Amino acid sequence: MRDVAKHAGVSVSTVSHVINETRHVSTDTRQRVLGAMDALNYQPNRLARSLRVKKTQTIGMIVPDSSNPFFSEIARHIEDYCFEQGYSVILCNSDGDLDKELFYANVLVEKQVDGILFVAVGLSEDNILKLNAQRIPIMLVDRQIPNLPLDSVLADNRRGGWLATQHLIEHGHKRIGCITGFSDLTPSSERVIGYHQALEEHNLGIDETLILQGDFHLQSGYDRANQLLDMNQPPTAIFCGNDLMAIGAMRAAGGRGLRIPDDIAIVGFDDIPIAQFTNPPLTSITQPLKKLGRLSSQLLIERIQKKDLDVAQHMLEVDLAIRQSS
Amino acid sequence: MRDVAKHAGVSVSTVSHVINETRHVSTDTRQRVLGAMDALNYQPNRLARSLRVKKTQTIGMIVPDSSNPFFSEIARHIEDYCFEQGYSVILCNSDGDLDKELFYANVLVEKQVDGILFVAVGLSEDNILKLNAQRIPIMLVDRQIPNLPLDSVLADNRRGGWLATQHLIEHGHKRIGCITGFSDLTPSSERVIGYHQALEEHNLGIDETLILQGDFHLQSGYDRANQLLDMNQPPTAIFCGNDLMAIGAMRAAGGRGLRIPDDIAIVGFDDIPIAQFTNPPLTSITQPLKKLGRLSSQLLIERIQKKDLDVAQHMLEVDLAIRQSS
DNA sequence: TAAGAAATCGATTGCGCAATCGTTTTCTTA
DNA sequence: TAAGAAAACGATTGCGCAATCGATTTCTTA
Repeated sequence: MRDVAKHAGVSVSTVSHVINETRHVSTDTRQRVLGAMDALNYQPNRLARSLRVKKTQTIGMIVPDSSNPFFSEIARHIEDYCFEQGYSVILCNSDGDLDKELFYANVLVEKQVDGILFVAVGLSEDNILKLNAQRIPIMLVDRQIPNLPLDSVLADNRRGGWLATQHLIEHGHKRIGCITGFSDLTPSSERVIGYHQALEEHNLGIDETLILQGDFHLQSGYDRANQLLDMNQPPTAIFCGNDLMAIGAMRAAGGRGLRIPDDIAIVGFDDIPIAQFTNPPLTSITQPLKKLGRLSSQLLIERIQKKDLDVAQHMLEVDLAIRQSS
Repeated sequence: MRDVAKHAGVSVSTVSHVINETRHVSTDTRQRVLGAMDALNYQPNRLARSLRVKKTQTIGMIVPDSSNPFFSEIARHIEDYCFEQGYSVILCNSDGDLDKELFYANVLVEKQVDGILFVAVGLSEDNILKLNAQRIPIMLVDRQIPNLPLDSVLADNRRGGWLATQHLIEHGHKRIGCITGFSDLTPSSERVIGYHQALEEHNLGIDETLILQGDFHLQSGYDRANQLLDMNQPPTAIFCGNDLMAIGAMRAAGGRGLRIPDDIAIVGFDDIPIAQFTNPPLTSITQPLKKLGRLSSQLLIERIQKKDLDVAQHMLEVDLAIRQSS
């Protein structure tokens, strides 16, 4: 910058003002400065700028696994919105590991990010509150912490579980298996609660042996479905905690020569893009992934820019996308 | 840091040395400093540190679309390795848009990232060389620029195309459709070249009407496959430029009541995780995605740390994973 | 015990920039 | 044409830190 100033015969101040358009500069000098910048191939150092203005135009995003289509879809929309707003995003994968989540959060804070998006993290309330106390804007995505003064955006998972199960019941299914995700994650447990509710409303007893825990990955859907189908009295339908496990389950059925939905109906959750293209196409619960990603980053950025905003918890509606797997 | 120093009754220098373990400090003072850091809840400011040491421990990663399983898988492995090495990664989605790629590259440079990973970017040689001239370490992933002094890691796409086509020929197919990706991307065009070569080696003429261009997404696989199957003399097998399009193609076949592989054989490319769980499981060309991600980030970080390294282009082997779709 | 060696610590500078508090020049208008 | 208003620019400081150069204190050992 000093070089540019010298080359243009002005002060550093003026160069700064030309760059940031922060006060009027005569056309003549501005041209000279711009010319010097060009001639010297000057690249502003945003690091120094950030140190000075205490803003990095960077946000951190912690997700369990960015290679999981559900998260990668959300992450994509988040990145999109941030780009539009002039923010960069630092990607952090936690694998659901609490230590890793905490470690990442600290790195982000030390790197002076302007805000952090926690997507489905399991961090304890204590830790989250500690972070919040650092006065760094925080946004919880797909995670619920009741009665806490924190912004959050999540989908109505309970209703999703209910919708899926209700749908299967309406089609005459009475023994409905359920492959859950990790029970300590609210979205996952909420889906199971919805499943319970629907069964109870129809006076169908809950058979605990029909509820198996998976890990949201393809393989576990495959394995758990095989377990269910190996039972003496196998279920006639399976509600899976997410689409990935549902796809695994469909393969398990396919591998046994079972026909979907005639022999076994399958319903997923998330409605990831691929759900429309499985054989047969997968009935699933549509989460507004785009809205989830965009709204959360939008709210975070708003909070960054205007500090005095009311805390709000946003619950997004889910929907049942009926396809041929049920 | 000044506060910590004051609280511990030492100089800022000593605090710095305690933090970075950059020179010996007596156990007593170290304890006092650590105590002060704890008492004051001190968080080092990595921004200031970076400004001083001219290293940000951050790398930029530009990918076309991080919600595409192929890229998200690579990106995940990149992030993993970088985490292990103490680097953060800034995620950039270019959508294959050259302007966006260039814009992102500039932002990354201004943010003083220590290096940039270009995953399948289409940036002109000029632009890439210009960036390289800025003395910022660059790594090309899944992109080839022959005769240029740049590090790169990519898979043997041509051989992959050959393997897939050869496999279909061996199974007696003579009319083999091909759904390509964008022809201006080397990985895509190389795959088609492999397809050509295999056909020629077996003296099977090349019917240009059997070669359709897609865009690497599910929908285009579905659409192009339907086009092929609508032909008077439809192909008996389809080689798809990537798994996503292959899954779209499988759905197109399924939608018509065609049986895979009896009525139509399908082969994909990439071997994304889901390929093992389609119905039937998808034959595909395995790219060493993990190796691709890890090796590229490893090499980049090595280049960052030791500047005098020979430039190298790494070509990774691909493999044919035979499953039931062919 | 003296004097050099080793251990331990501090004052200060500058990384590249934005912004505060100025100064100087040019324009108005009576 | 003088004097105030407005326009245009500059010197300097400090953001938080690492690192250089240096000072002081505490061992050693003959």
